[in-house]
Amino acid sequence: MLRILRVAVPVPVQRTFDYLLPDNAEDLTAEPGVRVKVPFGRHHKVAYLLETSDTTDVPLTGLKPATAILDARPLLSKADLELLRWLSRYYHHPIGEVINTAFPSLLRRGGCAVLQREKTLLLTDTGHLAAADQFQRAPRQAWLLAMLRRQSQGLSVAALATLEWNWRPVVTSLHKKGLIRIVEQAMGQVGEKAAPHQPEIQLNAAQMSAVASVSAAFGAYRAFLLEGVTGSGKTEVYTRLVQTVLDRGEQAIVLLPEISLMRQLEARFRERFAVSVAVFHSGLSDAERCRAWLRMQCGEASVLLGTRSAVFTPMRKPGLIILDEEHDVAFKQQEGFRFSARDVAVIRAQRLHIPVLLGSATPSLESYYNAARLRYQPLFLPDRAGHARPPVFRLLDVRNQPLDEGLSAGLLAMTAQTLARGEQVLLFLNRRGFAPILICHACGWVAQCRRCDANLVVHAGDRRLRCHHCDYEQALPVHCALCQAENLYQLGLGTERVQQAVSRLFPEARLARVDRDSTRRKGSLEDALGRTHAGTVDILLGTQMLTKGHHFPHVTLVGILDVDAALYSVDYRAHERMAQQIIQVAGRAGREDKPGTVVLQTRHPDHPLLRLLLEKGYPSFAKAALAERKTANLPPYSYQALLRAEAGMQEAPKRFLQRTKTLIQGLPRRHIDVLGPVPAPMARQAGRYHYQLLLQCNHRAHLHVLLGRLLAQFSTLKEIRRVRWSVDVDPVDLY
DNA sequence: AGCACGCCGACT
DNA sequence: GTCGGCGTGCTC
Repeated sequence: MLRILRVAVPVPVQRTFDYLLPDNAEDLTAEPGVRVKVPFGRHHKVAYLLETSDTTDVPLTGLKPATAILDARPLLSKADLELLRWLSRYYHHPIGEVINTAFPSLLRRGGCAVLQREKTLLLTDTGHLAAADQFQRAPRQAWLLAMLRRQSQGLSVAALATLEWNWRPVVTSLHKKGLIRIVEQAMGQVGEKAAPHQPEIQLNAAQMSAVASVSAAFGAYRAFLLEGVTGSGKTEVYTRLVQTVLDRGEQAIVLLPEISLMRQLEARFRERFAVSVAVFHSGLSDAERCRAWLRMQCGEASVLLGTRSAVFTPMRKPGLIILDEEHDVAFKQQEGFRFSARDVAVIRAQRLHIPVLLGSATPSLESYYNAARLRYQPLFLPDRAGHARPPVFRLLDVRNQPLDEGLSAGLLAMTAQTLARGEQVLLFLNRRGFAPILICHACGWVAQCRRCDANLVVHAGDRRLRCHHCDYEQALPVHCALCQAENLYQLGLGTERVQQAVSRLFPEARLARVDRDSTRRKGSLEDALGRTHAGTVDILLGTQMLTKGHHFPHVTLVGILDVDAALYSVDYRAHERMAQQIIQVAGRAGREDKPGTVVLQTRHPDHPLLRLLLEKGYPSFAKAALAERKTANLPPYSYQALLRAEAGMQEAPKRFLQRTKTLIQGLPRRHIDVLGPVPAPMARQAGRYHYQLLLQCNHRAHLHVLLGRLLAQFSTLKEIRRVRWSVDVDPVDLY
């Protein structure tokens, strides 16, 4: 008899716990993948059953019975459970917390995992057509029909229950006449599915070939990297592939890096597919997320559109995983269980024996590398749909040029010409606020955050100083905090300042600014984008928010105000990100008859990587950047793990990581470089000191073994109690 | 993560 | 003499 339940409890320990079957359920069979309520310490927790056993290492007297088995059937398949256990080992993160991230919060808290259904009344076609005069002797039937005509989503039986008269016979006779039908549907699910119309968009040769390649792989694992320039029709490829998956009676997960990109794709899918599309992201309520998850899990929904954590959503009949904008760092979780949704998608596809498609106009260097080694099959969409021409790049040397709030005469002249032609201009500056520095002209004092190693940013709109790394803010001071002089200078450029300059220089132009500050109010981003599309905006100004998703066909000039900061950053990934950002923002502009021009202001017009990017394109840039990585033995040519530690006191994290390093040096360690401990790039954040220790190795397995041994000995370090620490396997940034 | 247990300073 | 600080260790 398998009476021992081996469960994962969501606590930060890399260990499982054994329980007996619940007292009242001796005959109950529990399969791995169900949730179990267990007494844990002095509380009860929702845990996950990993396996049942007839043996245990725990003395039998120490075993407690579980309180309840929460699910009749497993919520996770064996394959997904194995995947999560594997991820727990790979990322060196506690199994209970790893499984937790795969579940919606409602289910984590023990909520019911059965979709609530209700009976809903809908009009039939005959019901729609029924003439009113045939109900002269049945006013209640007439009334109900009229109600249903106004409610395209139908009426729930629960809503009828509020009526004061007996509605049942009325419903029965309408049903007998065939005027209404009664359906069972998940609560909150929006009424009738719109009939899918299939606007047969003609695919070009490259699109057809991409669709054919992926389609040929259905039913088995294969990873694809779809490299498609902006506007080359990646979305249509995704749509066709999802359609094919649906035709096979299977399900698909489509992942995007952020919520704002979801609306368009959701609309597209809903109009194209007859089946129900589920959506999963943090903008939804717990109940909505739980419903989406369960509908995928039970197979009621066939397509899930989601962000990062949706990569774990169970599928009844897995068919395909698509991950768009695969280069986006938002796919990497930056706290707790630090997984990369991109890598998880690939590994999950492998274990589920289904294809996975990664798409981007600017693939990450890692993915290029994997494509070069044929771990991913490369697919290309080289042409912009509808023969639109690619943008023309121009490097504008601004050395010794007078700049008016960061705008060179050359860029201003081109802006004026573009506006005169009645076309739109997009100005890109990846820094919000008015000025990044407030400095005293008398004594040199600079306004700094008290809790972070960062300068306070001047915000002119509401005359405040803000820290962009914590929530600190204050009123804009009039005099210096040090010498009291009323001689404060606002140094540097932010979007607010450029906005001010642009409205002074082009008083006639209609201007829209898009950054985190200007779009704080709900709907204001959509408003600005809508006005741009409608043509009631002449100059669109903003941060990287503009580089995502939307295409602006009437924009024919893109000005990138400052590329120099990224050229000389200490972060070895800065070049890659800069290139992706330039190509992505450039891709926003132009259309068939009016190719876009992209102007980059720089003081380093001869920078080799920048020139390569603009003259030969992103793939050549990527090749060169990869060669640099190889020379420096950086990822993807080596493997990294970052140990981070933070505390309110400066010494604690430093000493902890120093002791960790000593511990590592005492372990058998094959060719693993240990760098640090060093302060994090911004050591003090929100009053806490951050340090890090970087482990690097040319063999993933060696690094992995070392990490395992190291973490097993972590508890022997007494310094560990004074810090908050974490392991980041395959870190994407060193902050 | 919680939470209890346990051993040393300022208070009814 | 107690209340409570947070260091240490455990949770089947």
